[in-house]
Amino acid sequence: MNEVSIGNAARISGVKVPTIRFYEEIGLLPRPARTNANRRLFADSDLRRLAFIRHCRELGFELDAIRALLKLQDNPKEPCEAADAIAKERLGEVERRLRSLKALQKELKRMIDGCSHGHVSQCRVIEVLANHSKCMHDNH
Amino acid sequence: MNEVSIGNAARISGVKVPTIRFYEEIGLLPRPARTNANRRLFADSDLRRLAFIRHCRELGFELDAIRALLKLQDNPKEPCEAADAIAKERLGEVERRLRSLKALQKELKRMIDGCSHGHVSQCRVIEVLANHSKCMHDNH
DNA sequence: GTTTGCTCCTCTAGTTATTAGAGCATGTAA
DNA sequence: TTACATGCTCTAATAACTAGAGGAGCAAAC
Repeated sequence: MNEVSIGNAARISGVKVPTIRFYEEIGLLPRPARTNANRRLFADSDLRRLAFIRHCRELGFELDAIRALLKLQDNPKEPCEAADAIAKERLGEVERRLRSLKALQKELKRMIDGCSHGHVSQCRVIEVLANHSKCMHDNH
Repeated sequence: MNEVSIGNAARISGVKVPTIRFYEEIGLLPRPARTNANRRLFADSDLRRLAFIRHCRELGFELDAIRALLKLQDNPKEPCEAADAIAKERLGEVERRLRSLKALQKELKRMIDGCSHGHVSQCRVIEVLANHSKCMHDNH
């Protein structure tokens, strides 16, 4: 079980050094062993856990959701409905964001097209944003 | 110019009461008039400004970008290239986010489809998150 | 053998955009 | 007049880090 320093753990896992310490502090990562000189030594299991966390973060999971997933991972006899539910919730959120970002993209494009490159008084960028009734997407 | 209380301003603009006070504090909103009893009175122009800010926030603009837009709005003799540039920058950001959210949506769907609703030990949701090699999108 | 430079340690404070709460004053309706 | 809502200021919390101060340890070059 080759143990590595925090810098190497960071390089291997892709999680930055201060972030690793932060994860330890908030209990997402178990407190690692230390050298005589009080330096952290990370085992393979820690590196896997870090990779898991990083991957989850990339997918937009919040730390609380990740904490829940890790708890499930730590006792694998549990039924997986909870993990499924967390992923589904994520998916719902992602799809909501996708919808509003698409509306936004449309509006920004329209704004940029509409801008006659004159002065602000005729510039639709501000007009559209200031005047709610000119807004194209209807979810608000 | 009918003036309204902060609560009504919140109801009309859709910006929450503490948030309105916060915007005032950071100088995004001018200090409003006060009653004898030291209560804020918001004029129509304030309400429009709040709607503008809220709308910008919904569109994903950061407060600094909004501050820049408001500054342009406040002196409309300026050319609108700056506002145009801000909108274009935003559009780029939005399109980047759209791309990564779409990839994410795909992966989450795959994870959820793969979940056999058994125990955590066979749950693909966790498995996929733990095992990088099973990850479909290749941007990391 | 010591100096250079990198990595590590802890601790505190900063970031963004709010939100929450304490403790008190004021306005409105029954 | 007695509730109860709404307002005020101030401080502190939230998420998820990031940055910096001030100091110690380690490896290699000179």
